[in-house]
Amino acid sequence: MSWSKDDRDGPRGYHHGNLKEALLRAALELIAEKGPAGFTFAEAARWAGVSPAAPYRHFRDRDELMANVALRGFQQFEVALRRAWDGGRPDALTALDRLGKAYLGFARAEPAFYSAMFEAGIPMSASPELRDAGERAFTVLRETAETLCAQMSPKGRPPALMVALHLWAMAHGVASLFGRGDAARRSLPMSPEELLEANTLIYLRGLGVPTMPSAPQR
Amino acid sequence: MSWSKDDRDGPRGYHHGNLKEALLRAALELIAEKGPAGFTFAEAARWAGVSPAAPYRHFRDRDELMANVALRGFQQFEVALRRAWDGGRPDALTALDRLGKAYLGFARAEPAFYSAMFEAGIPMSASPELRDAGERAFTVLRETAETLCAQMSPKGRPPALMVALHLWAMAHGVASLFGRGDAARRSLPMSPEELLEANTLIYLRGLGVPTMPSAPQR
DNA sequence: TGTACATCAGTGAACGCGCGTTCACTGATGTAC
DNA sequence: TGTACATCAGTGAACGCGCGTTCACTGATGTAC
Repeated sequence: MSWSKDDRDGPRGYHHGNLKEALLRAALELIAEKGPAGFTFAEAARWAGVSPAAPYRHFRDRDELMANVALRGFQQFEVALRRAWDGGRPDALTALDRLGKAYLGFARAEPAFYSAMFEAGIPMSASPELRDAGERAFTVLRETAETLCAQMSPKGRPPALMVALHLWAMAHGVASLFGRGDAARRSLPMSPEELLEANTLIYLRGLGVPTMPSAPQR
Repeated sequence: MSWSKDDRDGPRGYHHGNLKEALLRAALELIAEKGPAGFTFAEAARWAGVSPAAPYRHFRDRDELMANVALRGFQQFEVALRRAWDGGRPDALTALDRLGKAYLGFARAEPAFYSAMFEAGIPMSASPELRDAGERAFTVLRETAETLCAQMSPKGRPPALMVALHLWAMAHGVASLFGRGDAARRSLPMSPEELLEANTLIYLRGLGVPTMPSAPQR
């Protein structure tokens, strides 16, 4: 991770120096442009300024490249979610709102990562690293759910795992139906962020989590 | 719609007789097998037992075929949802549960339709018929939401449109993360149906819709 | 410090393949009279 | 009822293209001594 030279200064000399990274970046670029299907091994090589045979030094095939993109995606996703959640500070509700916005923000800002992670049909079993990275990202949601559940009265408290899955499904549902940058995005009378926030709040109220942290309103 | 001969008895004679339908069915088959990207115009022709030039008599290109698949999908989707909802009989909650199961059932039984409708990147603006069919399917959710909202106390009643979008996002989220038949499906400690049912019930409780129709439990 | 050598990363030419698309054509169907 | 003709749906051969993959190769890098 200590590349003294700028990754960007192209293939100087015979050896590229950082072709693997360049190919991953090329894939991201191409996926973002034309969807997860619209990118080829040869095109990635061309984009990186390298012969079509060169990628085989780093990836067995297209799928392995794709799985690597997904892996990176989950790693960045985890960082983004964890930063947004920030240990639930200053309170769980505020942090949860940030988390939701971070989720949608990631899907919108990194459509290539998002589709490689969730839509390209790459099985999580493709590699242990991939599975692990996926688990780690989900762990943020799980911790969130645990914090929320801890605020509920012990009787009738639902399993935190289920709550985490619900949060995930709601966020993914909104992101994938309305939060994408591509042409297939549905139009909405409100922003995806507002829609998800409302959905989450109503859900929390249903759980019995207090949703009015400061001003007593009733 | 009155084909006296069986659609299945292949291309007899020079004229196929029902090539358009056969191509749509071929597309469905191939999409279900290899994902929305993994099907080609030529392959559909081959599957239908016809020369590679024949499809051009019926579809301008691959995208037009795909949009047609999505159109059929929305039409069948609407029928399935409407039948499940059944006017909210015998009560809204029972009907809503049926609706959720029908949603997941459709996504699982018709992965090809589902991905053409929601994941193939076909813009709803591709044709007025497509947009219309999509609207009609969503209308079922909207009517459902209106029925539910009517059961709430008038003060603080949320817009039915928003509730409909929430129901959609939850169902789509669960379906697309956990309810698919392909290799990328995530494993779960419960069935997608149970997960969605719980999610919906908690959400309704948050809305203030009474979720205990028969036995008084409090 | 210099030299020999092993290893590695990328070359470039070549291949077979299937795709999308076109074209002039032809067999079948329907209709006017 | 029969005939001529227009229309339609599918043919099959051809094309150029880009892809995935292989191969013997070569230039660069690192290391042993």
